[in-house]
Parts: sequence; structure tokens; C-alpha cells
Amino acid sequence: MSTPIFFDQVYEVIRRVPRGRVTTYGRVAAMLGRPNAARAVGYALRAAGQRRRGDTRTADLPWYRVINSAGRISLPNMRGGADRQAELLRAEGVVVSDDLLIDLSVYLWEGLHPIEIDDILSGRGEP
DNA sequence: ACAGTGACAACAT
DNA sequence: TATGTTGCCACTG
Repeated sequence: MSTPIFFDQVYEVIRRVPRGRVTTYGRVAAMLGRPNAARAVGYALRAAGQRRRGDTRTADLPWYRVINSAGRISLPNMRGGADRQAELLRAEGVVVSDDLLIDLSVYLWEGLHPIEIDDILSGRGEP
């Protein structure tokens, strides 16, 4: 089954977000060289949620470490989704306020160095 | 080929 | 501060 390149790149980056840290849709897009593709990143994560388990590309994907640029969890329309994400983050030490806000000045993961990104884009990243 | 969709983001009221 | 609008992008029938 062919999988969209961009989606896989998104998953590879998200896999590298450290425990107890978060990043944003926009930053992930920027890391991949597409500063205006934040929306597509969200699209990729939604697709990941639809994947059947067993797909090595999305299995154990720390999707919950991705939040929006305002530092808030955004999971519209998903039943109990936002609360679930908050729980998963708290479980690894991230402080999430009652209104689902996270302090980016404390938990934001700055991202990868350009060299590492190159490796990922060229399929040379660690499996 | 092309219009529709959405887990965004920046800006305008 | 809180909504609403507009630009963007990759993927899907």
C-alpha cells in the first residue's frame, strides 16, 4: 500500500519528540521545510488515528505530544479526545491546565537540527 | 483533473 | 479577550 511521503515524514519527526515535551503542528511543518503546511500535519495525525494497529509507521506514535501554536490541545469533534490527550501528557510530567493549556516556554521541544532532518527526509533516519 | 476536507496559523474585527 | 475570516497544504474520491 503506498503511503504519502509527507505523512511518513511527519510521523518520523513526531517519533523524535522527547518524553515530557511537546511541539506544535506548525513547527513540525517547518522542520520538514514547509512552514505553511501546519494544517496538513494535523491531517496526517488524523490519518494516523485511522490506521489499523499493526502499521509500523504509526504504531506507538506519540501523537499526543503535538499541540497548536497557542499551546493548547485541539481535538475538535473527537469524543473525549482532548481529555485523553491531557491525561497522556500529564502521565509523563507535562502540566496541563484545566482549560487544556500548556506552557510552551517550559515544555516546547525546539526540534531537530537541519542535519538530522536531512537524514529523515532521505530515509536514513533510525527505524 | 479538480473540488472538497481539516487534530493549523495569522490576522482582522 | 473572544470570534470570525482568509491563506495554506497534502491527501482523497
